[in-house]
Amino acid sequence: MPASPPEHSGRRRGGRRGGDADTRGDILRAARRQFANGYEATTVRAIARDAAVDPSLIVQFFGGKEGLFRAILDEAVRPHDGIESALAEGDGEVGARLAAYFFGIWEDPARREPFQAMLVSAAFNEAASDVLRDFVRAEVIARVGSVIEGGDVELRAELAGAHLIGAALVRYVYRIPPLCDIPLAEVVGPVGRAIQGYLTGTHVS
Amino acid sequence: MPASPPEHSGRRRGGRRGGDADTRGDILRAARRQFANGYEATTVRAIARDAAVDPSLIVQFFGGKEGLFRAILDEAVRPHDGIESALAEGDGEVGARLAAYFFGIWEDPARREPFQAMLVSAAFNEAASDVLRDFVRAEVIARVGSVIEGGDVELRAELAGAHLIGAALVRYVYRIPPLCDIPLAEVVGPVGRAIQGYLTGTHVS
DNA sequence: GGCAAAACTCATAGCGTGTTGAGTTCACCT
DNA sequence: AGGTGAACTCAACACGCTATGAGTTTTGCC
Repeated sequence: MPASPPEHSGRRRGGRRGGDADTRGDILRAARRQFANGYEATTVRAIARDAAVDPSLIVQFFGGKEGLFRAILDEAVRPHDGIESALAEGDGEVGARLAAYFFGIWEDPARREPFQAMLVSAAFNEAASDVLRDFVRAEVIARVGSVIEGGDVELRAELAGAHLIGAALVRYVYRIPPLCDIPLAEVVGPVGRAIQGYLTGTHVS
Repeated sequence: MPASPPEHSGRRRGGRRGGDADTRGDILRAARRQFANGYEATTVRAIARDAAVDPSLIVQFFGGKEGLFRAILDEAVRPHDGIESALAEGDGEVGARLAAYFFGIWEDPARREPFQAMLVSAAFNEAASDVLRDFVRAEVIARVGSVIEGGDVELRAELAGAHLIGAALVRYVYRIPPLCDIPLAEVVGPVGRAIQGYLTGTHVS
């Protein structure tokens, strides 16, 4: 007869998990955390350890390290409707609303991590930089560019996005004071005003 | 008798190189290129291959992968006197002069690479992020902050730096159009004006 | 010329990686 | 109740990594 279910034991001997285990979700959550350090720096074994799962299960679910990575990138990139409403509504300046929406993402770890994974990995990983490029074009340049007036709308929208990215990196990833220490409102104010200059400026060159 | 010097052969059998070989410099140049992809993504073997050298020589010269990496970071961080003169001289706006100096670094591969290595690796490598933090504090916040007036000088100087970093990443690392395609002057103009707002604004919050 | 030290390569140790295949346990459907 | 397939673990393979130590060739100095 097989060993009776070792309910008190920390180790399982293989086989399907009982109950409502959301193992796939556990893996995704762990991967999100780990991949925030970049693709190459992350190991499948570390993700598996973090999710309390065998490494080979990751292969079975996602087809391997790269498949799991792409799943995380998809999380970061799925439609950001907040941009739409930040552009549409009318209290205060557009720049401040966009900045508030963007930094709001970074304040929540679960939403920050896939984003950070994309930014960090896009520096050298081809898949990640493709995803980032498409994201900036579709979500930032196209949407923001379509609501501002004047010439060079694409360039101005992109420069605003570049500023947001730089400020987020300094505050949340590089963690350089004083920017990383002050409350969110004190960041949104000046940054919102700066990108407002890009969005309402009539010319750039 | 030992094998006669195989001058025509592609392979050497060991031993010191003849002539004025700058092997140490070759290694540093190769490392600069490779480390621009991040610390973890770079292998000692790839650097050695790039420099046409045996991996163990890198260990002998620099003590290992990390020692070589620190040498590259030191390159990026050594005093940037261009900032001083950009702040001091007086034709045009300070913002534009700072932007021109900063982007000038990124236009030259040899000066960009250690910089890029620092930025990319600082996202997860403790050593690199320490170096970056010190660099921003000493070269940007302290120097720029000391010549501008009003309140919150440190924060405003840092936000200007954050914008420069973001724009450089989008243009030179992520390579997202249209910012990555237009000539330098058309970047320096608008970005210079934007950071000028930070540097001359009297208050931020 | 002779000799110590520096420069350089080779072989390999020791380890961690991503992935595979087989085996075990559970949930669902009829 | 029984069977099919999904979920899950275990052991191990093949590979690439950093680093070590010994051996070979050249330089610079006396």
